[in-house]
Amino acid sequence: MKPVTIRDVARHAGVSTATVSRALAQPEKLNRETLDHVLGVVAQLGFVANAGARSFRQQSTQTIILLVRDISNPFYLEIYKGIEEVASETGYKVLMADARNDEARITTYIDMVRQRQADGLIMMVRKLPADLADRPGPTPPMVVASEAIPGVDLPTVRIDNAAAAQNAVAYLAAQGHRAIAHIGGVEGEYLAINRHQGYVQGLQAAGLPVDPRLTVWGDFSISAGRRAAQALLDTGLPFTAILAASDQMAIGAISQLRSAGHRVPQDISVVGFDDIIIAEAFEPALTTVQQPRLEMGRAAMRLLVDLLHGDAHQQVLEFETKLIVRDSVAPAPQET
Amino acid sequence: MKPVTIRDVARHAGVSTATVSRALAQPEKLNRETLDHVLGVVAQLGFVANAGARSFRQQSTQTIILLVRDISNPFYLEIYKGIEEVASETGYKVLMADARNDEARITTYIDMVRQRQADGLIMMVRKLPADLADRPGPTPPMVVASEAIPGVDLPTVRIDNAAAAQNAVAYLAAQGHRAIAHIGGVEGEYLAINRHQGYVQGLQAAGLPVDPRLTVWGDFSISAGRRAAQALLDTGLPFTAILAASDQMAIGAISQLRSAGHRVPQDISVVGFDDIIIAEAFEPALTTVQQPRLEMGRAAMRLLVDLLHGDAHQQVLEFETKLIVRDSVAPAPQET
DNA sequence: ATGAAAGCGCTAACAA
DNA sequence: TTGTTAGCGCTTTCAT
Repeated sequence: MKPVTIRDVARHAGVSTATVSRALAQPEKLNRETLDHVLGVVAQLGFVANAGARSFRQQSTQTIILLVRDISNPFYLEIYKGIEEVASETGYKVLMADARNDEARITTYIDMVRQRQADGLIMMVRKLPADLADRPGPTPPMVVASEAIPGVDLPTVRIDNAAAAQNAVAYLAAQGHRAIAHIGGVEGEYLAINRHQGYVQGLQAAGLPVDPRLTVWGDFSISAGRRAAQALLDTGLPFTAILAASDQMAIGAISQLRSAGHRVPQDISVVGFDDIIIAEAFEPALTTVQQPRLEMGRAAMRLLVDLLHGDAHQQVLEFETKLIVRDSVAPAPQET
Repeated sequence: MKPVTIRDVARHAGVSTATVSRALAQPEKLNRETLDHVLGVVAQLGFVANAGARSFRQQSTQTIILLVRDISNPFYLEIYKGIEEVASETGYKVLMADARNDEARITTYIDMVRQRQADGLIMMVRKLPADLADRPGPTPPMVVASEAIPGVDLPTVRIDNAAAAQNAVAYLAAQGHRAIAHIGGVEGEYLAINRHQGYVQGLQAAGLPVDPRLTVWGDFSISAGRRAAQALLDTGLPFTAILAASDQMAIGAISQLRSAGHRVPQDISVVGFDDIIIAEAFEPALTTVQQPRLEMGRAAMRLLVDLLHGDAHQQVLEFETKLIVRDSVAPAPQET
């Protein structure tokens, strides 16, 4: 059974296709009777306008792509929700795509905008393909969320990662910890560097020594947290607290520490980063840096909508973080 | 700067638009020299074909929608990955959308297919809008994954929920548990009913009494697990084990049981369902029913591709589950 | 207020 | 092997 087209409706209603189109898009321009009649026929035939044809004609798809580093990280879900809220308020659809940390895949999705499959992108990836600027034509409308991509200057929504990390270290120091380790993000990346800087600043502010051997790098995943914790233990250096750059790594680290016979938080305290949903239910409930993810998602989508509407203001929005104190940090154990 | 069209390329290359089109889509049909020349011009001008126009013309978007019950459930992520794998092998893009258990939203996304914004859907929702069948026109290509939607007869990928639940109860019974509670899914839903049936059958098979007061219902979320555990405690009935219909509810329940002063698993054992990523890192590591989610995702996408290619075979694929034994179940405590 | 007609960018007959 | 041409379904001038 062939889909009903605008032409079928026009024929049935005895009007032109232009009138049908107006009935749907600009009803105020029609006679009351004509309008009612046409809408009646539309309902009767079950006509649904072909959005492909419309967006083709209008050169806009009303769809945007949320491109994330790794879709299996629950961190993104709340951000997606915020984006989706604003999107549906403003008539956009959201496509969530997985970059898998793969440059070719990122290019593919950017090209979807070039090909007019989507109108714009919200990027939550660590970097853009190097050849992006070389490509001819305008750069697709893009907003960066939660990350900062080196060398590009795009509207951005983020937190002050260094301040957040520094704040967390200050809290640990206040609990008497003097040997604090750090499990960072991917070595060399902006996000990882910033949090690490904050960690170092936090140590210095507390007058604590900075030992580079107490920093190990991961990739935000649970298994990376496990490996990192083991690497820290393998150094043989003493430490009583860990600041992890993600809750997932914090959870992996705790799991590994326990396997190795350490109690958390009695022997070793752990602070996470993100406050993902599981943080509160975990045992011990995770003390962690909370990011206002829903709000960040909403703000990112608003920036993108502005961009798409041509109200381009180069803008960086920085959100406040909050240290959520739960049960994964205890006062430093007495030295013996 | 206006986007480059196929006509610009044709003009520059001194060929027809048809030749350019062929150079991109069916290069083997062209002379070697012509092809090279055209591709050269394409590269030089930075031409990217307008996929909207193409899909409009070809009446296919090469995009499918994965519609899930609630995107914040990490259960779906692995399934998404499986779907995405097969999709990119077969040239499709995947759009993940959040139904939020809202019938209107489900309708919106189904209409995206009617409007030819997408070619088909993989549904992971509990039911379809009641008026779906009333709508004129063909029903959009759809595959159901992990759920079973009452009253519809679509290609489906699922597990034997009853058998899986029964198996889990058998394991608990073998550990000496005689009063086993159940935290189910959404009351009245197919998925919840099936797992509950399996739970009842498991009790009967082990010769244990079935007390309806020991079943409470949730919605798969962590907070539902908390509330459900509290509700079970509030009955005042004794029980030494819980079978939860999701890992998230199991985690919430454990968290609540502990707040109430019960040890897990020493006092009360808990079995989850799904084996989400966090299950292993949780303390205690969750004993849970594992679903082969990646494979299920791959199979669902394959079914949809067949459907879209017209190789429609009404098919139900049932996958094997496996009970993953970890640390959240202990032998039943001695009665005193 | 309504209709006629052009055309968005591309592909696929059909011709040459 | 390549070109010509007719649309895909819709919106939008420009007429009437």
